Amino acid sequence: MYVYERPVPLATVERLTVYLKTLEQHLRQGHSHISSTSIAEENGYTPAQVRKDLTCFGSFGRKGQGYPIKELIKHLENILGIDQKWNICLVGFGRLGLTLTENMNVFNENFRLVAIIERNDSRIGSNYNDIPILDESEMERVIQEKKIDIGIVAVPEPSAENVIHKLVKAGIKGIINFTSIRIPPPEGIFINDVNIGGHLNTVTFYLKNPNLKC
Amino acid sequence: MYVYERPVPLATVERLTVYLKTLEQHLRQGHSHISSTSIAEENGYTPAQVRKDLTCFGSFGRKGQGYPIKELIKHLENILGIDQKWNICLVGFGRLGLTLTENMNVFNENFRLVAIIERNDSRIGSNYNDIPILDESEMERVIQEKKIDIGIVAVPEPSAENVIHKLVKAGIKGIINFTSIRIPPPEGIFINDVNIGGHLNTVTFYLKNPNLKC
DNA sequence: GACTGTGAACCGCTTCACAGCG
DNA sequence: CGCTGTGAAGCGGTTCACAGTC
Repeated sequence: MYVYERPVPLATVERLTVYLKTLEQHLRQGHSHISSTSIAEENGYTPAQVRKDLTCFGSFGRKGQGYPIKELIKHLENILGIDQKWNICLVGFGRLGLTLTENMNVFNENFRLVAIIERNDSRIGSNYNDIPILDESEMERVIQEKKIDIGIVAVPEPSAENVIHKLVKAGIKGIINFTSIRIPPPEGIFINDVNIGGHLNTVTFYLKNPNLKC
Repeated sequence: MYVYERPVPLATVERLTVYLKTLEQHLRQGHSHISSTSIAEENGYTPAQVRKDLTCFGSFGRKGQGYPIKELIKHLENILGIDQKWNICLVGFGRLGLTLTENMNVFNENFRLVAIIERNDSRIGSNYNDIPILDESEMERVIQEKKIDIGIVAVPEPSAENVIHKLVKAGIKGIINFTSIRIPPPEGIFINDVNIGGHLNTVTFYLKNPNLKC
């Protein structure tokens, strides 16, 4: 693992995933190189931003020509950790969790759903697409035995706090939290809050105050 | 409509939705007042942050006592625009769009899903929970006739760009975009990109580089 | 004494501008 | 000449610290 000297802004990481999409598209179109200006224009960023983001991780471009697309894709996949497999578990086997998880698997072959965890549910003990549905009491065991890195939390709101604490105690390293409950992340754990409901309120705020820019 | 003098950070608006949740919870517990410190501690913010966020919109607290919960909820609902009705359309009638839309409290009093738009689908012409399923060609008509404010984009990626441009042309004001395609928002339109796939990559990045803080 | 409201300081991300290189 | 890489400047959001008030 390469240790970056400077802290990398969260915003930079999020943009890298956007750049990757753009690169893949250009690769499909048969291009070999791309400039920071092209990447920026297609996504509404500035060229300087694109270059600064990339140079957090190395010098991938050639002066006068731009960035070699195929090479840069490889670098970004390595940086973002999508050149390796990650085991994930879904906590909360409702429609939201299932739909989200399946959709994330569609996006990438590097994520493997290896356990589903529920509570008070008749489906516990059976399988879903060969993935075992387990009771919450087995969370710690399965996370350690199957070396699960990431937990996806999609339980009803009242259970969310409890479930997140249990995941942390069970040794999970990363959490994607689809409830609107926010738990300050403990040292060494990365929690990514999605809060789908909150997005609607952000939109209505800006609709109500159209004079405010972004 | 009240015009705020200073620009309001997007981050502030997102935190307001979190504060609102906390306030509702404390109200249910029978409390009448709450301090910025309590709000902050429960969500992993700093007390100064909470106060600064709130004073963007007025002085709602009492020195020595904190904020009157019931009153502050009313204010926040007004600020966030959830004290009025908003008409919404869903574009893309797949499982993802339907699940997300239903999960965004779209079926509560403030948000009304009034149209579903699809393309090349046998369900066009029928209803879903009394909501008409229409062909894409009727998008502009229905958005104007039903005064639709917000469009939720949950179509397959290849159609996303086209659909977003059509929504803008049809006069939509706000978009929540669940695809990973990014379109620089035109003047006066607010696009909120959710990009669920990107969240996974953010998590794996930080798992791969645990030495990096946030 | 407790807690808000707020100018000032701080910090970190973004943008600028240009040197360097193919 | 074109485009990257980068120190420096700019800017905006966060934190600090304290005056003000109940």
